[in-house]
Amino acid sequence: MHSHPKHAHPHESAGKISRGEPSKTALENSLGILRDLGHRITGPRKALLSVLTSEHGPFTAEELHCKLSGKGGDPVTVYRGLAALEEANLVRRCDFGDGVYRYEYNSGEHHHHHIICRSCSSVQILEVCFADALENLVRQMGYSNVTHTLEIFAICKACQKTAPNT
Amino acid sequence: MHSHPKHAHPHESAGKISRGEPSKTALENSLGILRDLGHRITGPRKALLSVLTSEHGPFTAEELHCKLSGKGGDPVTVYRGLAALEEANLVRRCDFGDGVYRYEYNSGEHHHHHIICRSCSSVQILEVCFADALENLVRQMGYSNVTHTLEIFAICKACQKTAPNT
DNA sequence: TTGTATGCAAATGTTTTGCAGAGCC
DNA sequence: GGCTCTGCAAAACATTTGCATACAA
Repeated sequence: MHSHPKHAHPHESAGKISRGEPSKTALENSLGILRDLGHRITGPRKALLSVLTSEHGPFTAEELHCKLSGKGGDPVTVYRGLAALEEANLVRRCDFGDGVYRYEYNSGEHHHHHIICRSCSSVQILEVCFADALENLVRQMGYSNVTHTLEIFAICKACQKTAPNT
Repeated sequence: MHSHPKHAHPHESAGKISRGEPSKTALENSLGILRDLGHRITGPRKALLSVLTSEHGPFTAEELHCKLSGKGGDPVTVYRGLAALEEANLVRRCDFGDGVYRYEYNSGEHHHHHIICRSCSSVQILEVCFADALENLVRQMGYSNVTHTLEIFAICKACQKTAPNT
């Protein structure tokens, strides 16, 4: 991996964002937002957003490329599409510390975290977040624009039965 | 970056570890632990641990290699030394989401987190951790061996003056 | 028609691995 | 002396970039 100038610090400027008329689908709203930002709506991007809005992930770039086989074109196109989506705040990039980035659709409503099974790598969403108090503390220390990343690693129930002492 | 089989999930089996007689220095104790695990005490490793125990980092492999110029040998040796230290739980690897891993000495006593300035990349240690409650919740959900990573990103005081709207 | 997105190829940069020789215990 | 660690070279791998072409607006 190299320098990631635009990605150096997760969650930057993330937050609640309006997704337009609630009668529209997440896909339609997202395409609208992308268009309003001056981006073009192409086949590969529509396919990419379609997967991201229907399945919640998070997915690696490679996984996304596989899911799009044919429709999504080149892996490079997936990377560039994801970069555009992240810049538009439609996608959030997460880092499970294994050297591969993962991407998930940013509904703009709930700030959540992940419970990742160390054994089977399954991911469960955790809606609760206790870190807000921590952010407030950091603000009191004089910092601004405070955000955070929090990932939880554990052994899930199923894997405990399979390999109890992992 | 590639697959990191031994590193896929941070903080695994981390925890309070005894560092031997308190009269000895962190360096001496660490070398003892390493020796007891069947590792050999070599110049490069002594130099590496010496830096890690005296300055608290976290440092990238490249930074460590620079600090050791001459003494530390090849960058590969630094990587291998760090891997041994991490396996021995003497070093903790952290991931700031910028594509480079950082390493810091694990005193074994305090579990802490980092406040990373998005602008100048300075790192401040934050001793408080609110995530213990979160870990308990996750345990109640049926998970075992629960650990977590938490990194805080913000703009530090100094940088707020320089570029107020970053 | 004009500028953005795509696709291929190639580069980048971090981390890992293979192997012969050096060094610790 | 046996087994580990080192050093060099080379590989592995995710991600980024350059450039000519295709395509949305």
